[in-house]
Amino acid sequence: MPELPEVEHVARGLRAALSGSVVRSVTGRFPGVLLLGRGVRASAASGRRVEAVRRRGKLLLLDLEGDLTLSVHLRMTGELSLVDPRAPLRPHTHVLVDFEDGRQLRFCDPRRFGRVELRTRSEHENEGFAARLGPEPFDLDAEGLGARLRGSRAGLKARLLDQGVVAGLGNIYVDEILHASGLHPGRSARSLRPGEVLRLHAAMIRILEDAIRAGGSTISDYRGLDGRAGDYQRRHRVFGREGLPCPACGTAIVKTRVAGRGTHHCPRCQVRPRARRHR
DNA sequence: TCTAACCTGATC
DNA sequence: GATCAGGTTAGA
Repeated sequence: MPELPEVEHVARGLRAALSGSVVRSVTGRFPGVLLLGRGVRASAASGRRVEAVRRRGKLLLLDLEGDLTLSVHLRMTGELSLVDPRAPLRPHTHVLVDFEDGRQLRFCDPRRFGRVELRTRSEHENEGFAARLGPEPFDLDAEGLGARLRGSRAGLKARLLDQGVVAGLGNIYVDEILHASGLHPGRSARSLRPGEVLRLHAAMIRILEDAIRAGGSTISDYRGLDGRAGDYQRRHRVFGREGLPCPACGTAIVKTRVAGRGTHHCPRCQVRPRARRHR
């Protein structure tokens, strides 16, 4: 479930709680959920201090001293909690990180799509998923966003969901951003006029910032480190609101399938322009 | 560029 | 029993 705002919220909680803590052990409890880099054993993390907690797109990164990075991708149903190790284990808890001070970080994920990876910093940054990520939304200006959207003939929503175009957007926030900017999810990404790109960029920044401030959106599974739900779902204007009135114009929100994903839009605020004839 | 697949659980 | 789900990717 979690997209940029939810991962950012978890990262801030971890940063406050774990900076300077020393790892005692990393334990995988189900094969394939904890992945190790070339020549890296789980025991390599033991005794290493947490130097930094970062977020990159939807990836959560714990930099450990001595050139190791522990990365967490929550995918759809992954969840982290920081608890007393004596607390009862919830079902589907697949990775444990014990700290010298006695606390335990737990990765729980019923669907097992999520991953925890322990790699050298350079392997993490230069290979695999992290290496293919596009820029952070907050590092892009409108012109940069427009240029990246033009890179293929894919539809606008598909392009925004592509983590190589811009990192961190997912199904919820793309629907919300497109509604706020009055753009139809299925129109061609390369057809945007400069004014439309400006609106899109402004909506992206504003909505992500507001959602971070609200602690993210909880649809069903997402919880912060402390187990608390997010609050931004109460401010969704289209996502999960099929058949309900558009807050801007009152027209019923429509749900369709775009880019293979359930997609919500307002048929009045987000009109697909007639394709312009190419000359 | 699209679909199916990876998984479990919730809901219809 | 069938369908759907906040993500990503290997294949057609």
